[in-house]
Amino acid sequence: MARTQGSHSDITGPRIRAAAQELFARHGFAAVSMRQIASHVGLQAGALYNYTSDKQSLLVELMQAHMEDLLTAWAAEPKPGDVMGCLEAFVRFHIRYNLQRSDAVFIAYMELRNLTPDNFRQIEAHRRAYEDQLEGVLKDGVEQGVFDVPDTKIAALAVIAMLNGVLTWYRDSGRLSLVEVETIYWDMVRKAVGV
Amino acid sequence: MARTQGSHSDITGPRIRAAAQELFARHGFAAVSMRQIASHVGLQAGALYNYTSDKQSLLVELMQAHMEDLLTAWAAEPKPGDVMGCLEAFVRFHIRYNLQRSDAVFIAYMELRNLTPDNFRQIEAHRRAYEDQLEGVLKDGVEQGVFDVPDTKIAALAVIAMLNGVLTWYRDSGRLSLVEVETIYWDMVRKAVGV
DNA sequence: GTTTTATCTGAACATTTGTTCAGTTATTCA
DNA sequence: TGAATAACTGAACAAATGTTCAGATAAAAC
Repeated sequence: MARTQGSHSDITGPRIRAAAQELFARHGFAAVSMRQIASHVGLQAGALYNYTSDKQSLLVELMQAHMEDLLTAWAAEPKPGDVMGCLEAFVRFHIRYNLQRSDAVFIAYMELRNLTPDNFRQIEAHRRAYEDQLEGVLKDGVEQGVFDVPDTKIAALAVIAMLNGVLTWYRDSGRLSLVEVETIYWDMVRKAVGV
Repeated sequence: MARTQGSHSDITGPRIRAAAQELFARHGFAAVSMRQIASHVGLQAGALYNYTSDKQSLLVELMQAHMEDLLTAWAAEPKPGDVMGCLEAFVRFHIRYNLQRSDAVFIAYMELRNLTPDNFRQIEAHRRAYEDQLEGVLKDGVEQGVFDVPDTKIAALAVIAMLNGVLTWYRDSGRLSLVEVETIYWDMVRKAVGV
């Protein structure tokens, strides 16, 4: 048999990407087979090739979509007029946004080595663009005398690394709410870069 | 032919582990084959099984050795009498030690998902023991009124995550020396947890 | 109601995988 | 010198891999 019921093209594609994202995040790109992905969607492996040219493309598309969504979401985030408020907005946005798509974040950080050089450069450029957003806030703050860091680039990387750490331990069922976690990290970031 | 010259058992073992560590760190455990490891040492794949029972054991032994070395090295580190000095010692030690074995650190953080449950628990216990070392310093500091953090456990995780970020960008040939990097991070950590 | 098309199956392909093991050689021990 | 052993080769194994494609079937178009 073939098509079991209705037209599936517009729903099968997203389901494949969702299954791939979950499996890549859990087991790693190299450890997941096309047959496993297909099985999660209820397909045979061959059917995947109606939606992707090969396995690597599946990974690249997930990473690209994630990075672009991240940049778009931050651009759409309302920003206070003062740098201190901007930094707080970034911290809370980053924690909240990344926790809600931890699978995509894990992949974007762990599977860079499975990309071809071209694809790597593209994803890396996106990441740098995001880091530049934070560094811009820090630079403004330093100029205004609100922040004090010896190196805004390193400070930006340090802050992002610290915030990403939340992903390794946060659970929805844990003792702290999302907002409480945000506030704890915001306190530490504010003090770390403050005058 | 077989043995080409001299007795190799005591030198081949370490060379295999070194090759495995480098390849696992660069391409990921699942993406590296036993034949690649053997080829890096100048052996056939079958010869590896004189030194390891299987591929997973090779990974576990690397991770265990790394975590135990880390705990031993920190235990041997001289510690000042005051908590502030202790925290500084931890920050500088962590950056320096981890940068000097970035391959082992990468593996210990990225390949946890390739471990069997038993092995995972063992490595995780080691990691927690290391985190507890830092949390102990923070707790003492809070009691003495030298530090101010709402949650010592989260603060410890945040500090370690921030320090680990160095691994993703530091290069020996970069514009900053190791000591300069240590100092920049120590400044941020000190302010982040300070009163 | 017939033809066309989108969607999927199922089998096949050449490679590669981890692992085993009988045999081979260089070294060590008696 | 001869026997024993440590260290390795090279071939083999079944299983799994990414990918292709002819054919089957349901839905859509006419």
